[in-house]
Amino acid sequence: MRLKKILRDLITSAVENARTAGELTFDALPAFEVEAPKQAGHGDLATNLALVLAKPAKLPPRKVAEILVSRLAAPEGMLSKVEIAGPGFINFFIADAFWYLVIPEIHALGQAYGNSGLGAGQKVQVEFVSANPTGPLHIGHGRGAALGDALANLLAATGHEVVREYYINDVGNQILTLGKSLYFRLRELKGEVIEFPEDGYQGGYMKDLAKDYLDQGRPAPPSPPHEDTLIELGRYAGDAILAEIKQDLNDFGVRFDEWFSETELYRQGLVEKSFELLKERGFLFEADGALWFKATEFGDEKDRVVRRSNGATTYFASDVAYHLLKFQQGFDLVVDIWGADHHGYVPRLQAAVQALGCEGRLQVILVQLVSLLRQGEPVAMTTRGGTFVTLREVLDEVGKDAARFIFLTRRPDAQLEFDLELAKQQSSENPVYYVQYAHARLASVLRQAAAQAIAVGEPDSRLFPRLSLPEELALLKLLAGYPELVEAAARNLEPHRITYFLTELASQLHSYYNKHRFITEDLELTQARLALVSVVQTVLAHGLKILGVAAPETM
RNA sequence: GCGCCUGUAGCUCAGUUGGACAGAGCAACGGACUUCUAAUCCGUGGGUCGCAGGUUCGAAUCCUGCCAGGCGCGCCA
Repeated sequence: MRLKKILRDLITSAVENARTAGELTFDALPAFEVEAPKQAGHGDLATNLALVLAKPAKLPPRKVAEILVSRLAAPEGMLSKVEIAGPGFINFFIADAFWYLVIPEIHALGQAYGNSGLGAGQKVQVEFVSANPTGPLHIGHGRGAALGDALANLLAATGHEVVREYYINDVGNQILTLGKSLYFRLRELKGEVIEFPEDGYQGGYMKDLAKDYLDQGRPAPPSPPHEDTLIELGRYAGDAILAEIKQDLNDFGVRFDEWFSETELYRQGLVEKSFELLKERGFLFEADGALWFKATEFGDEKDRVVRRSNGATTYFASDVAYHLLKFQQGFDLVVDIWGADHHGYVPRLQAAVQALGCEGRLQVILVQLVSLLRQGEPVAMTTRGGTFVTLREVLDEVGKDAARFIFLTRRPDAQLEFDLELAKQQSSENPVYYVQYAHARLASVLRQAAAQAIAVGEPDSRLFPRLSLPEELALLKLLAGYPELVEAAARNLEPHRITYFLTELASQLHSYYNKHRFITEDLELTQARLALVSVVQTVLAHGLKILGVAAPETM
């Protein structure tokens, strides 16, 4: 049910009719809103059209409102009351009978209710996590993972064709650094004391890796090592770490369609190709022996090197080529989810995207850092130094569903404080259980009904008028607004709106449950109520699925 | 110094793209389980929306300037 749209159309024709009749004169119809007022007494939906139209029409707002109301041609039985209020708002009260229509609609659509064709024909890539395979995923990656996965689910639900991608940075000297770090640990296990490599990865996971390496019966590398040996060790370490990353993500309920390796860009000659393209367009120049991209042409604060004077291409060059490839693959929209510490990088990449002629097709979402607390004390997190809390630890301590829900209860651009002890402590009172409990509770009720041989089949519209309690109407209204909420969340790339909706829906459900029985002596009343709560359960499951959180049958 | 993000109840956070008396969870206090799952419900207390101006019929939301916190400013990745 797209109530806002229906009403908006009605209002638009009312204003056009008034104009045709000469009651209102204005040039262009100004933008106006049709929204649910915060105040319950102000109706189900309200519009500010009379307010914004007052000036162009040169009439007092309330007068404009009167004209609009007189021209309104709503279908029979849809509106129970229309009133002009305050400075000139028009408040619409929807008739109960109209809300009932949502029950058979959800019943018929099932898990398709909430889906839409909003993004039909739109190909979207969501690239997220993309952590370098130099260490285990930490809690910050977890936030990006939860967001990216939920966003991809959301876009898929709204009809977009979605590809989830993980970009693996496996070019450059980090492989060598990784190799040196592993080499150090191997020698150490052999009882040697050598100097720890500069910039080496100190995390304990490197020790474990070295131990595994030897346990597999591999010989310890020679001393001193060849560079080839170090690179080989680096590859070994990188592969092993990537395998763990994949495992962690899998256990976090996150899946990817593509694991794209940076090496592939070079194998396909895409970096050179992107250079040629930029050169043709006149956005490359040479200076100080290096090759530069004219990022300043597009508002970046300085020009950027793409090929260093030593001949090596930069990380940025890879990224330009990578994004060229994305657009060549036909994506209408590419979403990159990055940690906020990379924000300074956004203008140069957007500049490159513009230079490639794809302006507006890249959207970068910056996920602010997760500052981790343990019993109120901040925990510093660096991969290199080796002090961090891993995603694995969070998974083990607070669980997948609770962790995902916590991440998805915040806007990405706000910093998040995650207190491990608190998250564990509160795990039984965590909001995620509140929503899941609502789902499980309904499952239980429906099981009871089945056990008593009460049929919860096709909803019988004749019984709906039995649903006249305020709690029942509140639920119906929430359900009716769900598809439009999903669309708004998708348009704004904000999965957290789903989280808040679910909490609200669960709240109404619990309240209803505690005040009234669903299975009663009155069979017709029972059937009407079961029809309602059954579709509540359907929508809870749909929303939880978008978030990637389980919808349990029992708890 | 410059740039990006943030500043809303004791704490953690929402706030429908500028609307009508500012919301939730946790924490505090007081109540509700012989009844479909009490991981629940009902009630009470708690906010100059960082500060100061401006735009507007109307501002937590937009603009400007301060203040505070976080992050970033390589021919690193």
